[in-house]
Amino acid sequence: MDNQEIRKAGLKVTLPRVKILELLEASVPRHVSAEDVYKMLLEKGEEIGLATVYRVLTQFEAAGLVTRHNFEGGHAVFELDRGEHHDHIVCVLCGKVEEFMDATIEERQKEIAAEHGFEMEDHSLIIYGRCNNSSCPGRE
Amino acid sequence: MDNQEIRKAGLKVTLPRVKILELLEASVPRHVSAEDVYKMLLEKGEEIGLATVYRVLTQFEAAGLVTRHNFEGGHAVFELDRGEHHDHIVCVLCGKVEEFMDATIEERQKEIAAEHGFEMEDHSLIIYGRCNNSSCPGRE
DNA sequence: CTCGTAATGCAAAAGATTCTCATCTCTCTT
DNA sequence: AAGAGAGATGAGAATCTTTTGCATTACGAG
Ligand SMILES: [Mn+2]
Ligand SMILES: [Mn+2]
Ligand SMILES: [Zn+2]
Ligand SMILES: [Zn+2]
Repeated sequence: MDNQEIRKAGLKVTLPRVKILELLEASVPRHVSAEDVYKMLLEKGEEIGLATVYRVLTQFEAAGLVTRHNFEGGHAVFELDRGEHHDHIVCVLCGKVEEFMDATIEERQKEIAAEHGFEMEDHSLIIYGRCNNSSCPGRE
Repeated sequence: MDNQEIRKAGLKVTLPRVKILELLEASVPRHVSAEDVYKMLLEKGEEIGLATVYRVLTQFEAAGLVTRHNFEGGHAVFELDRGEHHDHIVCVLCGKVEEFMDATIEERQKEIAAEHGFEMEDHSLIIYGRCNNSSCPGRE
């Protein structure tokens, strides 16, 4: 159960934390901003402050429960960590996000970092493009 | 001369634009924030407003004269466009930025976008790590 | 159940970027 | 060279996202 995840992170099991984790587990779409989480909670009737949402998401990130991404647009998005790393493709027209993992790219990145005398700690790869979804605006 | 670049972009050749472009051409480091540009101009005795710096950088970006990057940290950085695309490695300890271009990765990205039904428009690849610079803090 | 500490909510603060608007200044035209 | 008009600038207000301060509340160890 979620409570164990929270406890394991050294955090008290409080209602806001449980609700936020539950929401992320059931969230569609998977990638949501702090504001999104806040509004979704309001719609569910949970009165949780926006500041708390930001605080909890940051704590969950530090605990490895969620991952934060800086897509274009000025606000960060979060997603539940499922253990396996992946990168993203974002549609610049409709915002649709798809995920992928490419062993070749992952490997080259490590090599490149090493070639430059860096010890790779993390990386962010985002492909921006136009999707072929029929409901995507801008389809000519 | 710079004036042609500016004119070619359909912009009037004004003192702020010329000074900002000159500064970017001579800038060390190469990757600077709007605030950086503003302060560097002040130090040179140029009284150019911060709002103008933001406006001009955005216009230069639209004109393809500069490229904007969203490194971690909440503020965008700009660099003069030199015609050839490249990606970045950023040191999480000292902020040092190195550039690289890897044909294998570039190729795979296009393929991946296509596999997902996306027409790639752009991409952002940033490797975060710890550099081996002797002046980098955090060297243990 | 009781207490002490950690967590929460609200509002204020911060940091980055954009916008408003009155005032300038390029450019093009006489 | 002088004038007109569109476009650009500067200062500050406004936005937007995220963080903080602080008084109040709620976990959870004992
Ligand atoms: Mn994802
Ligand atoms: Mn660069
Ligand atoms: Zn789309
Ligand atoms: Zn470093």
